[in-house]
Amino acid sequence: MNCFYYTFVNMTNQKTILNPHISVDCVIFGFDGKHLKVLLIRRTGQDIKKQFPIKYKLPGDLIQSMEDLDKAAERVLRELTGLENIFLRQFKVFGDPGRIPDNDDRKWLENTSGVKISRVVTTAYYALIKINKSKMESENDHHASWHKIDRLPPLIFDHKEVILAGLDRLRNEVRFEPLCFELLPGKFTIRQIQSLYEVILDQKLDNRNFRKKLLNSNYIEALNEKQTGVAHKPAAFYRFNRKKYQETRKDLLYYNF
Amino acid sequence: MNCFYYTFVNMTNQKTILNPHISVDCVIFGFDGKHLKVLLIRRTGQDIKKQFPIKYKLPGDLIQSMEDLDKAAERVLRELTGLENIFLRQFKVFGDPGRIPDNDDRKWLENTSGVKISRVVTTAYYALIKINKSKMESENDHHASWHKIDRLPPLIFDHKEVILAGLDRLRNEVRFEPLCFELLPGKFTIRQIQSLYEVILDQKLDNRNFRKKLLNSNYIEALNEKQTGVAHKPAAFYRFNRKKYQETRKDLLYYNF
DNA sequence: CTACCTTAACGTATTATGTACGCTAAGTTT
DNA sequence: AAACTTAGCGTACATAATACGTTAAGGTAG
Repeated sequence: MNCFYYTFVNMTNQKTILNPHISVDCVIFGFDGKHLKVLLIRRTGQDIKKQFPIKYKLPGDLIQSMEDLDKAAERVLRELTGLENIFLRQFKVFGDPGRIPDNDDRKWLENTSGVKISRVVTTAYYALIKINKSKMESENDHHASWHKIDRLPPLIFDHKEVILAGLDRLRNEVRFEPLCFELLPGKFTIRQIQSLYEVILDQKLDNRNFRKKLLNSNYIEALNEKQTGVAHKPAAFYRFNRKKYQETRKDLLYYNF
Repeated sequence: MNCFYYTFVNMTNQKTILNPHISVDCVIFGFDGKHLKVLLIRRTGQDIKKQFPIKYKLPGDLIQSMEDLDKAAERVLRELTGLENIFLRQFKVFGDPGRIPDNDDRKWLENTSGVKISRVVTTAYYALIKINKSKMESENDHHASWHKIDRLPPLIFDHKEVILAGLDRLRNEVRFEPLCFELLPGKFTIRQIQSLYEVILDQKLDNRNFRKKLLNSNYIEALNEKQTGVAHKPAAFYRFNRKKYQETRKDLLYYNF
C-alpha cells in the first residue's frame, strides 16, 4: 500500500469521499513516568521509492465530505489507537498557504495521495492518552511510535510547529484544569503527578508543598495500596475523583492578569 | 449591489479568487462604558427581494485562494472598521456539515453569492476594539451596528453559537491576560475597568478590593487628570503601561487546577 | 546484620494574597 | 446647606503560597 495519506480512511471504508481542502491533525500526548511523548507516524513511500527521506508526521487525515471536524479527529484517534472517549481538544487552525514549503514533501504528498492538492487547511487537535493503554499493535500497523517532546525527529510540512503550538496550549491549560489525570493511569502516586507537572511545566516543584496542595483537596483519594518492589519507601496509590472535583471546584472566576 | 457575502473583497479587488470552502468570521467586541457589545452586519437582499427575513451576521468572508487565515481576518476587520493593529485572536473552527440548518439562509447564501456552496468551514476570531475609535461611517456602508451581547438579534447560520463561544473564550482569557485595555480608551478610570470586568465576568466585584489590586500593580499609572462634569466626586484617569506589565509579569506558571 | 541510600510523608514558620467591610472625600443636585 | 453619588483610603481577618526541617519505610552494599 503506497497510498498513505488516505490510509486510515481507506482501510475501513473504501468508498469514502474526502474533502481535499480540509484536514485534521492530532498531537497525541502520552506520559511514560519520565518523559512527555508524542505519537508520530513514519511516512511511508521511502522504502519503495528511495526518493524520499525518512520523515515523520502527525496522525491525521482529510475530512470526509459530510464529516464534522471533531468526529474526524475522533476517527483518526480511534483508528490509530483503538481507544474511544479520549480527551481531545481542538486548539488551532493552520491555514498558511505556505505550510508545505518543502518541495520533497509536496511531491511526496501528491505522489501518495494521487490528488493534486493546492492548499490544505488543517485543524489541529491535541489528545491526552494513558500511554500504556494504547494498543501497541498499532505502532506496527501504522508505523506509529512515541517520541520525546524535546527530541523530535524530522517532520513533514509544518508539523513541528503544530506540535509545539499544541504543547504550548497544553502547558497553559494544565495549570487550571485537571488534565494530568488524562495522562496518568487510574491509580498513581503523588510523585507521578508531580513528575508530570514538572515535565510539562518544565520547572521543578517542591515536593512537600505539592503534596500538601493535592492532599488538601478532597478529590484526590488515597487507596489502600502501595508500591511494591521499589528500592525505597513505597508510595501510596491515589485516584482522582472527578465527581468530587466538579462539585467542589471553586470558581476562580476572577481577574488575575 | 445584491452580492453581499463577497462584498468586502469585491469592493477592493474585483479580480480576487476565493476559496469557496473556507471562511473567517470575526466576533468584534466593544465596550461602551455600560455594556459589552458585538458588531454585526445586517444581511442585505431582503429589501430588494422580500423573500428573506431581516437577519444579522458576523463580519466575515471567504478567504482568498492564497491568503493566510489570520490575514483574511485582519482584512475583514480593516475593511469594516478602518482600523489596523487590532487585537485579533483565532478561537475556534466551526466545521459541522449541518451549520447552515435554515433553508432560507442557505437559499439566501447561494442567491447572493452566486456560488453553489456545499459546506463552508469557518475559522472564528474574536477582536477587541475601542468602540469610539471605529469609524462610524462603516456602520452605514456595511449595514453594521453594535448589539448588546445579551440581546442579540436573529442571526444567520450558527452565528449565535459562534458569538457565544467567543464570549466564553473572552471570559476565560480576560482573567489571566490584560485584555481589558484593548477595549478601554487610552486613559480610563478604575471604575471603568471594574465595570468592564463585571460585565464580562457577569459578577459584581468589590470596588475597594479591586482598586487595591490594580493600584498595587505598577503598570497602572495615574495621570494628572480627572473627570469633569460628573455629578459626583471626579475620578482620576489612569493608563496601562504595557512595558512595565511585561517586565514585572510574575509568571504564575503554576498548577491551580 | 548494619550502615547507607532513596524517596515518602508529615510538620511548622513566614510571607503574600484574597476578602469583608468601615469610613472619609469631593464633587453635583435639590 | 443638606442630600446624594461615586471616589478613594484603611484595617482586620482568612486563606493560600513558600521555604525548609525532620522522620519513616523500604531496598542495597558491605
